[in-house]
Amino acid sequence: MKKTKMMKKNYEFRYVLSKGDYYTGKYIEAFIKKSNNKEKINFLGIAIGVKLAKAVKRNHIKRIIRENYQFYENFIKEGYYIVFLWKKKANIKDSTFQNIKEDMKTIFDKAKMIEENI
RNA sequence: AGAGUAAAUUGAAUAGUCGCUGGUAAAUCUCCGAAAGGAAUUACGAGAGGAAAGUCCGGGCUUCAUAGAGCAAAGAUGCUAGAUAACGUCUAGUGAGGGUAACCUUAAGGAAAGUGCAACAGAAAAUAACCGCCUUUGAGAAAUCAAAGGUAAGGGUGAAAAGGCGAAGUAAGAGCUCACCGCCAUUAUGGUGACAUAAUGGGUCAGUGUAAACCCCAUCUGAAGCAACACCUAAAUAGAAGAUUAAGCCUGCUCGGCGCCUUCUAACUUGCGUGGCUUGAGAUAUAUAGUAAUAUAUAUCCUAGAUAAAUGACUAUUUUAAAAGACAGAACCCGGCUUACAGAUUUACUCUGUUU
RNA sequence: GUGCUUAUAGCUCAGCAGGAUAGAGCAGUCGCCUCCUAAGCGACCGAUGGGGGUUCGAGUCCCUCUAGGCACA
Repeated sequence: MKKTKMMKKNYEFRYVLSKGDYYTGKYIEAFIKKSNNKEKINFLGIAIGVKLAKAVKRNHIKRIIRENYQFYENFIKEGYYIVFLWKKKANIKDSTFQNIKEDMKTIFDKAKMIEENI
């Protein structure tokens, strides 16, 4: 992921979750905020609630989301903070690659993140 | 064929594409950072479990304490012999209990060193008292009452009642006596031992249960933990020394003090990074010793090391009734214990039924 | 990761050194009182986290599992 940096700090997450715009899909939801930096880089954060599943399952979902994001990375606009969350009401067992791929497509469509050139 | 007991194994495989983590090598001197340091490119080969879990025991390792040893306190363990670095673990046995059996369970020292407790019920919960039974004497017309003595059978409650059952015996009774069973002691034999078997003797067989109640005896234990600990960088703090005045405060001025600047030292905290970190009571195979746990020897092998935390995604094929669907994810490392677990396989053995 | 600690009615707590029908307050239900409600009075309802063991007997003692809580950067 050459164009993207991972977010790690708590204050970064709080900034995006409070100021960002909210989009939702069937299984995942996203907060997106345009950044002030002029760098052509996106900041990605993924968070999954502690009570939903144990650490291994959570990491698995994180990996799947990151992998899907990698697929869309070249098609979306640059200079944004993006945070993905797992919906609390969704069943953990539905966390397959295909489901999340479709969800992410709908979210990026709603947010009009996909560049029109491609 | 059915039901069951014990022990052991397994916990999908192969190929391709794209990624993740760290390792080795090469090259570039490119990027990030205040610095320590980190990142990026290419190639090669590596990358979760039988329980990695619970954190219930034991050890290594590190720091602190300690001249050395002992006692006390506190805690743990508790049949015997062996194994082990050690253990509360394991192996083989003994006793007790359970099961038709294969087999299973067992914190199993001491109650006569002492203290406590045993609710309710019951005469009484450990000293043997009370009621009762019997004999004699006295009173009375009699029923009965009183006194003295002999007894422990009975007193039906309780989880538990002073060895059990029967006979003989007696005024009434009693291990008072006898047979059998149990109990205790001594001796002999077998066994390394726990213990077993046999014989002899004992009626002072007169001391119930509880120690996962206090306790006694024997054995063991210094304390804390990798968020330990060691090092590096920066900032702030304290102390010492130097330099003295460019700004500021106590105060209007002087002196003085604080502070500011530089250097050194110290311990703690915050943040960053590195080490600790994986070659070890190591794994596999074979042989020897031993019933076994295990030990010894030889050969071969090197097999995760993360830190917002790596094992994934997709495609194809194979095995399969069906294709990953059980429990579950390393965090310093080992030896155990305990608990969870879909499906599949192997070996040995027991009982029941049917047929020959 | 490491070290501790707790679990008793719907809620907050008692329960001594094993011997109870497990107690109190609030809450709930019914009744009395009142013109009605509140307050008050009376009655009722309802619990030892799960599983083993020791013991005649376990809420209490021991083991084990489960679920919470706390501390340490």
